[in-house]
Amino acid sequence: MVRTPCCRAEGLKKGAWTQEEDQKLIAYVRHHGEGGWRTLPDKAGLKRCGKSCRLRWANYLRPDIKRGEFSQEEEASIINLHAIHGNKWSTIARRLPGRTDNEIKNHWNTHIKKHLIKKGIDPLTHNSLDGKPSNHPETSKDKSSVYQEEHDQNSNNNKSLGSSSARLLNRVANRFGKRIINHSALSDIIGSGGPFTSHTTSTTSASECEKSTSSSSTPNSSNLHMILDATPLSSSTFSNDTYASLMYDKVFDDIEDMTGFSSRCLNDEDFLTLDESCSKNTLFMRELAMILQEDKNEATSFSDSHVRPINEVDNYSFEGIDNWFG
DNA sequence: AAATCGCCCAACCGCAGGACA
DNA sequence: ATGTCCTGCGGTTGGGCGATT
Repeated sequence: MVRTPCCRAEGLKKGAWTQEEDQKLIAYVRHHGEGGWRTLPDKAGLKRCGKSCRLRWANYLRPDIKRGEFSQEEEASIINLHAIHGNKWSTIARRLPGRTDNEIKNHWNTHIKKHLIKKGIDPLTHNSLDGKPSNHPETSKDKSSVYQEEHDQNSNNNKSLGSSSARLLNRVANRFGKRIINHSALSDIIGSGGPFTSHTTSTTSASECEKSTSSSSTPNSSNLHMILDATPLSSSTFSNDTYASLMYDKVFDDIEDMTGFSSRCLNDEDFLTLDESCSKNTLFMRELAMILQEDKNEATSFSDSHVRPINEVDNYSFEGIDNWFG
């Protein structure tokens, strides 16, 4: 079998597209739909490589493409998403409706990158160029106030027992079941009973966590929720402060700093995998926080006493969860 | 007015990987 | 198991254009 070239080398046009070519391409795609790019040029009467046609359509002619300046919200999202995914432009583009990977890539390289450097932020690592971690206002909170908030939060949790860990778990599993995440860490988080469900088997505060020497102690999800909740997904302004706030990329560090559930709460192996998971799955952690928030909201309006919290189920093991993510 | 420079962005290139025969 | 097709992706290029000299 001899592989035919992707496009004929002879007679193919390159460079800028003319209006006439655009019209031909639009007409063809409207009539036949997307796909079959290899044969499209011949059928559509275009002297272009199929690849070129696909690119022209995807980056310019597609009807759902949003043209014009990037809004501040869009730029903030790009920065956030870049901190999570790096140069995965297509991944970033999927989160920004109407924007193409190419457009985002260009905008990053020509505008945002320079802007970040000007602000003293390394666009690669999202840390300060002087080597210091970026200064997220929320992460610089005084620890004691954080712990006070945590205490208050726990008090509230105990008042809203209507929230079901089982339901929460199902929702998390449904949303993240196909993703590569640290299922052990997730089991730990959920295993603590959900942020708004009291439980007796897990540590419930940083101080208790510190006291514990057991490797089976679990992180306190109330703490986690509070931290993630304080991390903005986007910013409506573009001041220096909010720039700094956008530059959060060390979720795990924050969790460690503010809750103290790090190595004191986990054995070495769990600690390493959680660390890795947090740094690789910041998006997941944020979305988990959103689920937890939704769970909290539901708890106030939905009483489901017929569903038993997971931690109250006799002989419950997290094998089921682990299977989901395994 | 002409030459040069620098920026921007559409388009190209090469590669990877899944689907399929 | 192997090779091709097809598509998607990230990095790079080069032409257009405004600003500057």
